[in-house]
Amino acid sequence: MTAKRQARFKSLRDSSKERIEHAALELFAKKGYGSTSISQIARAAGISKGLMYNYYKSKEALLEAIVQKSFEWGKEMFTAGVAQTEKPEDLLRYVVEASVAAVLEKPVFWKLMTSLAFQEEVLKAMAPEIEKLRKHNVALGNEIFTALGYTNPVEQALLFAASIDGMFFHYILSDGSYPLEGVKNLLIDKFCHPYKE
Amino acid sequence: MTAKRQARFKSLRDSSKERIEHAALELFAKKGYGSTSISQIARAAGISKGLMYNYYKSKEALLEAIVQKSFEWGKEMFTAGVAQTEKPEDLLRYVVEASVAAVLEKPVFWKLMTSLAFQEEVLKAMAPEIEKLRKHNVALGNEIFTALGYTNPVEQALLFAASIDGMFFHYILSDGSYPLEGVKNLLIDKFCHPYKE
Amino acid sequence: MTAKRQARFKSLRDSSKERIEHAALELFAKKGYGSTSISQIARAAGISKGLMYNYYKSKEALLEAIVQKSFEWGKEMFTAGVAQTEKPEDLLRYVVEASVAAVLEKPVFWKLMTSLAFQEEVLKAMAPEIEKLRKHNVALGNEIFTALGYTNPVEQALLFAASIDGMFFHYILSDGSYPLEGVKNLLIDKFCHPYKE
Amino acid sequence: MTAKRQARFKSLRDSSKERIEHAALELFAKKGYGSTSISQIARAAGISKGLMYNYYKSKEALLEAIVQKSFEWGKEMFTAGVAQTEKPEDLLRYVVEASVAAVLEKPVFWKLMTSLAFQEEVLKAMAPEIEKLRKHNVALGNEIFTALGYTNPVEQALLFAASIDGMFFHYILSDGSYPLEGVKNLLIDKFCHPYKE
DNA sequence: AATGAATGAGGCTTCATTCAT
DNA sequence: GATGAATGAAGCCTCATTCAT
Repeated sequence: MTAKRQARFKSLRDSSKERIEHAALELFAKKGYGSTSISQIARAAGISKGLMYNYYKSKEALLEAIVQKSFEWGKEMFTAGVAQTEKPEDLLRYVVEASVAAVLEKPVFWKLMTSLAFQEEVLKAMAPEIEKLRKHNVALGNEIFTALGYTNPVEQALLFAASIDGMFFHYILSDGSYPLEGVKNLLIDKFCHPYKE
Repeated sequence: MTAKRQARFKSLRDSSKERIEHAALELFAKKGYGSTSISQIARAAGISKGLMYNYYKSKEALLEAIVQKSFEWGKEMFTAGVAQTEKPEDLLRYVVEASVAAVLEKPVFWKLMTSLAFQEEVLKAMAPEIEKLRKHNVALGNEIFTALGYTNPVEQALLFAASIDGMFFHYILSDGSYPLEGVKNLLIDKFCHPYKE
Repeated sequence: MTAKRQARFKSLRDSSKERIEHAALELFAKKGYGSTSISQIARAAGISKGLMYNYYKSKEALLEAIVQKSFEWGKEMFTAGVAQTEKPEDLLRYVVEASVAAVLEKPVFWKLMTSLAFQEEVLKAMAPEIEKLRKHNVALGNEIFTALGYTNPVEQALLFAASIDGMFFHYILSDGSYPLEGVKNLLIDKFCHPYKE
Repeated sequence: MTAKRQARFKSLRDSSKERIEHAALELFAKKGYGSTSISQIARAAGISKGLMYNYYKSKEALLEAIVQKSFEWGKEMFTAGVAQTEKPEDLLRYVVEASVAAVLEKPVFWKLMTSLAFQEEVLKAMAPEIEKLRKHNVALGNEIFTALGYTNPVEQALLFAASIDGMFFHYILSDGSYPLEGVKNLLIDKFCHPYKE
């Protein structure tokens, strides 16, 4: 059964569709959506230029599919843990750890998502979903920092989110030399043990 | 007579250049460098397509000029205050306040600079200068947090920088609803008054 | 199956390439390389503007391909006869006859090659090959006229070459009324039967 | 008086108009008419781009003026001698010597004229005059070679003209190493002293 | 006479997309 | 599924030309 499943998995991984998405993700993240051509993607994926249009209506549809998948994947990485965790300190810690784990596993996703945030024109189709996720996160942050006894949970949540994103931002652009572990621990500390004036 | 004529030409040039740079900055920041066309810039600047090439060798040269200017401007906003400030708490506070002031004054600059960080291909010409600035900032951060008596100045400096950038990141993408003031104050607090376990 | 498909593609390619090269040759020769636009070539070849770039990297690459082919073709027309001919009179005669045959068969080639000689900027890529051929011809001329017993073989060879090229020059520019046959015979006579003072 | 005339001459030589024509001639000859831009001419002439249009209606009008002048100049160099010379041998010799003198004095003129011969589109305006000159030359050649007692004066004249043009052709393209003097003498010999079988 | 800013058509080239096979 | 030839719109850039001064 496992062999079968692996076979299916492998055929999925090696299918043309997967190779297209993989190549596109890499290139979009590296050079930007607008500066990546279908030819380049096809060459990187080892397929013909026309084949992409068997799977996606257009270049933008391809991008959307990739972003959608990365969203699903991101959600999966969180839901499990968030549901199981009760204590706010643990939840906060979990959010950080899970984010870090996600970024470490697929930094390219994160890079692409961030770079897309700067392209107003692109991805208007997904804007609602993104907005929804953002609101959800703000609410979650609020909850956590209220539970932690802060008097300014909104600001705490916003700075918390900013610190995480900023940390990833620097990590992604740093060519491997960033001490992510150390910064992450400091971040957890800073928000878990407030000095409570 | 010639002087008069030259003055006239200069003012013509300056006005056109300004309009071109202004339009380009807005569009590059809004839609990304690669997705902004010369036609669009010309239309937004109210000039003909060809005129840009009287002032800049190429689209990329235009970008470089803009980035260069924004750099100069950014440096100016900092140098004065940094030199005058002595106490580390004040310096840290100054860095935050000056950054916030800069971002509030010209958010588009910041947006452009950040979005360019995600376009490896573009702007290789300026990479050295950027790297230099980055190193300078890391060193400054180290200095400040050492002076503040932290045992882990490197992580503090990195998280500090990450928090600032992340805050701006969220602010820039937030369409005006971001409580920058509150988050800024919290940020200063968090790094100025360490809980010193 | 794949072989069949590939054969079909190849014939498609070949047909398009041929039409492009044919049209380009005609136009380059008629109006000059610099004054011929890709649009004109595409129109004359009955293809779209973009298609040329499936086959040639640039306008200049197209020119180079054409020149290269004409070179190969020219060489072929000579090598056979030169190798077989022994007596210097016959060789000289052969050179003239073969040149005339070549020019009569593809006058456009000759016109293009000559016009390119006046465009220093263009075709620097092929300069070495051209120089090589020139030197070869000078040496051959020297040989022939030495064998013919002339005391001034260098000048004879140079004037011989000049006469041939000049004759073609006038022929090409003459709109069909040039008595090439008569001039050719006179040329052979003049250089074969020296008056030997 | 001489001083005055020289001053006038100098001012003519240095006038903007002269400088424009000079620069244009050089550039047209070197890079071809189609590949020379008004900007380049203005830069080479040390004047502003617009000034050319004070003197010439268009780029093509400038070319025409240059060609016209070179024509006048060429005619002047011939008429005097042709009228004075009686004996056909001397006339033939004179034609060669005068041509060589002309080419040696202003090789650029010759280069330009020749290169223009390959641009059908350009200079249609001057075509009639060129044709007239050509016919005149053919007639003159005919006369000379008839007078010299040749039975085939037409072919002699055509080959004679071809040899001259071919010689110049090679000379112009040879970067200074061409033994023009020797070839010229041989040419005169070849056509003056026929072997008369 | 002279300048150079400004224009817009047109040149070369790239690219998303289509389609016959 | 898959190919790659073919298209044409659009991109960047150059250039002859105009015009206010």
